[in-house]
Amino acid sequence: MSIQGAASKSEQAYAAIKDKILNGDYSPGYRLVLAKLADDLGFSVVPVREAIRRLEAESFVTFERNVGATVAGIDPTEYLYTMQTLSIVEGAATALAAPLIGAADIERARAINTRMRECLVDFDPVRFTELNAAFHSVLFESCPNPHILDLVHRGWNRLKALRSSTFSYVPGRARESVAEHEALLVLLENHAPADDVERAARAHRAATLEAYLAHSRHDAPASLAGLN
Amino acid sequence: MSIQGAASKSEQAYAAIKDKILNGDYSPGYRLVLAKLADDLGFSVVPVREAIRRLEAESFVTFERNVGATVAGIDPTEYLYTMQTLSIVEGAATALAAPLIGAADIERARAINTRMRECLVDFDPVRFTELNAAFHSVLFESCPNPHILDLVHRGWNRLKALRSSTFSYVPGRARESVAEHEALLVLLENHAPADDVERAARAHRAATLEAYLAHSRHDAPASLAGLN
DNA sequence: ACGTACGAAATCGTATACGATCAGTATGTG
DNA sequence: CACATACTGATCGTATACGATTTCGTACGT
Repeated sequence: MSIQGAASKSEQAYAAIKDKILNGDYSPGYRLVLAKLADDLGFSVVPVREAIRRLEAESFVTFERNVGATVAGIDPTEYLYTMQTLSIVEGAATALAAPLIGAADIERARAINTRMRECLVDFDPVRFTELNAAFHSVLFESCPNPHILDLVHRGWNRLKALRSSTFSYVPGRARESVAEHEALLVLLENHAPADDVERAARAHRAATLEAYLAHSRHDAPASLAGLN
Repeated sequence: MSIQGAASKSEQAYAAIKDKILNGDYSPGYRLVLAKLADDLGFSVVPVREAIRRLEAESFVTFERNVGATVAGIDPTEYLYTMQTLSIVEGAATALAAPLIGAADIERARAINTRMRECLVDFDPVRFTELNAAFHSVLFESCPNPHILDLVHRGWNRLKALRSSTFSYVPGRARESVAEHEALLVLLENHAPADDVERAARAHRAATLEAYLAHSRHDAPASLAGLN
């Protein structure tokens, strides 16, 4: 008579493990042993195995035959490639969403941006990051192409996983970011051409990436140049 | 002592089923029954199940809990969304690859394009389609961002699956296509700015989509407008 | 002391068995 | 006759068991 959870055990396992990775409970390099996970979760190995393979497909973990799974490492270039990919798909998503974004959406986004500005003076990087995600979500969530939307979600997820270990909040950048958000909103309000919206959205993320690179003195792979 | 196949059975199953879907042996709507597949392949249900879930993740099949898997339908809008997504990621991939494309690559691509022109007079749509894939492959395969490259591959795969049932070769379009290929090669030869390459590559696919729409008299979802 | 061969422990890969769930059909009731 | 309900067959979901593979420590020979 108990309320049957609609989720199968493999899905529960998937969600649980993914959560722990995103929260940083399982750090990169951590070895995920099927039997142990199954024991901890109270499930059998089969659904856990399925969950692991799914996480592998989304590259949260790496998997080696007859060896097992480990939480995916944070290769710095991985972060860069993820950002670059996200800048492209998110730019497109925002451009596609633009005609469908109404005044109410813009107002909502602007309110979020205002709160971000407050975080700036209170110096609250964590909240700032959360709000930033919310802001962009308002903009691209109306994208009518489900495939692109899916790619954007994956990108953000991946980014969150990467950041959980290397949280980087570049101080000077945050202020610029808020200003760029406002500029983006103005474009949307005025129903600017899709091309312009896309360029702006893409450049916004590219600028974040540049700031990160400059701040952490990474060498950017040459491949990152030339597309923003 | 037998040479152990390096591939696990789940991978073999994955490859086999995917192949049959791409070849059209399993048409859209075909019901994939675990027990039957396992029996046919000579494996047990567990690896087959894993293969199915993987195919689901790449949306070759749809899966419903306690009901089973069916080969993904060919919702016409699905084709459109796939093409649109591909135009975006392939455009980006080509632009990123541009600086790494050497004279040899261009020559190779041009040779392929020449053979495509021959297919035009011989009227050989099947071969034309194959060569077309090879042509674009030469261009984007040098893309240094592995994530984007992966997205392009997925898009082409998905397209192939969709086309296997609705093969569409728009006669007039093929000729334009060859011309656009040549134009793209000229851009690459002259080391045109990445933006221009991206725009051209994206427009090339968008034009194919437009031609398809015009030819088959589909109603384009409004969402497709404005991004090319 | 070093490299190699061997063996044990750990871990994954798959087969089989059985319980759970769903769609469709037959049956009972107003 | 319409509708709700119980049954049945098909199929999936998971647990358990066992074989296959890798890894790593250890003993042995040089």
